[in-house]
Amino acid sequence: MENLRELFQVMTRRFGLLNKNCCQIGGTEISLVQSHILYELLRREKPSMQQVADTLGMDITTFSRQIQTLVKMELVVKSPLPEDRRVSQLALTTQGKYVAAKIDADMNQYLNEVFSNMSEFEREMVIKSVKLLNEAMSKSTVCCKPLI
Amino acid sequence: MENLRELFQVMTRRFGLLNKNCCQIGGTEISLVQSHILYELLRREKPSMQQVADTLGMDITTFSRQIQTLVKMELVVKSPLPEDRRVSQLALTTQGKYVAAKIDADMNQYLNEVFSNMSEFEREMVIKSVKLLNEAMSKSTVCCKPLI
DNA sequence: AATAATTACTTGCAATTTGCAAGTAATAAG
DNA sequence: CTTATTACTTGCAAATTGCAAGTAATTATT
Repeated sequence: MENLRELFQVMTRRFGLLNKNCCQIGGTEISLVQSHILYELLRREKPSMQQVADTLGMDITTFSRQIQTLVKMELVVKSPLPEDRRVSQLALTTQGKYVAAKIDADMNQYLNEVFSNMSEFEREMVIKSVKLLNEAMSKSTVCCKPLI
Repeated sequence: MENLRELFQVMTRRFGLLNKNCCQIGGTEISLVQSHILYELLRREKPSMQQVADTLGMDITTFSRQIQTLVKMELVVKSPLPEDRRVSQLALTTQGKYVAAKIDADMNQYLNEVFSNMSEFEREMVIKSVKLLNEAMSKSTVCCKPLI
């Protein structure tokens, strides 16, 4: 049997580095954690704090403080949900949307560069595989439960 | 064109969670960073600090302190290289080897569980794809340069 | 051979990040 | 109307980070 861990350890380490580099947009410096939050907010319609924190597998207190920072940076706005004012709805500001989209574009560019080292056939296979992997992980009982 | 980032963002997030869970062996609690260090030391013959730090893309000062912690935990030993005493050779203690091997085994078990949700054919394809991905990333100019 | 430069690492901060425990305020349940 | 419960926020205290500035060993230069 293959050493699966070996393969994945190296892969995730590389993606970690990729993410590390990706996150300085103009004047604003975005941490890895913040980029994950922005990523979620770009894709969702006014989610609550708890929802996003759960999706990202983050402690709610850590998340709360990260959101405070993003609000100060004027990338995110919080507004109380009218029908339940305990809940804060999260949304990106115009600036926030811009930053999130920019990170997205940068990451896609990096990934395309990576994929340019493959044949069309290989590219298709890898993409299909990552999808499969995501599905398999979402079914797994040992990990990744809070995710999507 | 696919949104590559979407695929990989979710995948890496999941692996992050996987790694988070994996690292408590008996009494000893191992952080994610420490598990990456142990992983490298298990595979290498007496590397220097700088070598491992570079491989992991870590700042040498951060690395130095992490090693100090691992030495205190009696998982790692440092010994000066005879022909150049500025250099510290790193090695796992017996306990360190045990812990590193245990994490390896746990991670492999988790991964096997994930893979059990796939057909034999899919499994082969995914493994081949991850290998391809690793190769492609190692050729990329934008990321992952210090690695392996 | 004496001095300077370089290398391999170590410490001193100071900023950031983390999570648990303990709060507050709003809503739901009894 | 009192008592949960929920959704979040703050108070620590510990851990992690990286830059700047060290030390000590080796190499290069004069």
